[in-house]
Amino acid sequence: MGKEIVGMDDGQAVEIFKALSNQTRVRILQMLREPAVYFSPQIHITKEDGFDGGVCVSDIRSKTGISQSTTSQYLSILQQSGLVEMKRIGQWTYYRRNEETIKQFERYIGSHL
Amino acid sequence: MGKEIVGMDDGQAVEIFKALSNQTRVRILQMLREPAVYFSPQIHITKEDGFDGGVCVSDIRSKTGISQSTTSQYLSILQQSGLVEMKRIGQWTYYRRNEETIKQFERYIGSHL
DNA sequence: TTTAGATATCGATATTTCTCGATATATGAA
DNA sequence: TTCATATATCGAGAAATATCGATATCTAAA
Repeated sequence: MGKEIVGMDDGQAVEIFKALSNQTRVRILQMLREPAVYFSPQIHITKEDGFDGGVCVSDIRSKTGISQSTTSQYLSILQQSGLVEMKRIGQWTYYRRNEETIKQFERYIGSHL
Repeated sequence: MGKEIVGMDDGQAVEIFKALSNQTRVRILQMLREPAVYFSPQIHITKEDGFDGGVCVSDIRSKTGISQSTTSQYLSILQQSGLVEMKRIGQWTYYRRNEETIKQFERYIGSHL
């Protein structure tokens, strides 16, 4: 059961399963697919930041109904699993999907599950 | 975010993520892909039972290194999530993959994640 | 019907996760 | 520097999960 073609091993996949074993975290990942639909424009991000699609923590919080600290921790869990990436810009931290990891995860599901 | 084409909603997907957020349970599902490779022949299953690919609990246990009770519970978790189906035949309970659910789950990942 | 084997369930303890409010840290503005 | 805002981290209690051994149940065989 090699990981060569998939780019992901069982251990990382299990970490992703854990990250997704919570409805709110799944919902966050889904909303980040279409930031323009679910969030107001991130006016402090510029083209030069190179972080298109990123959404700040407080905007995510306002859509989830959970506390600020929980939102921060959920995003950290998603990030540690590799599903999202983050960038601090000024006083905001932006999160966006890591499509590369998500693709690898899809391939893992398709070929190793 | 309709489930019409996918056949699976967010709630069921989260239950599957929970079931898979454990290395041993993932491993069981993987081994059940190729029963002939990972298990000895299930000599008590006949063609008429209509449960090809099923493996009995004790054979699964002997490959996992966990206790009998934990094996039974893990299989129950996998079954309740829909990933496997079971059939009692005589004194044995056989488990095999539910490929239909797994396909739906793959489609969910591909289109809803 | 008694016995033996296969599996499920129960009860318990240890660990992990959930979720919050409080507090700390970082950054930009005044 | 001081203040305000954004985010992260800490500490805690409640709930859920992991995992076991012991016991119960179910089935086939004797």
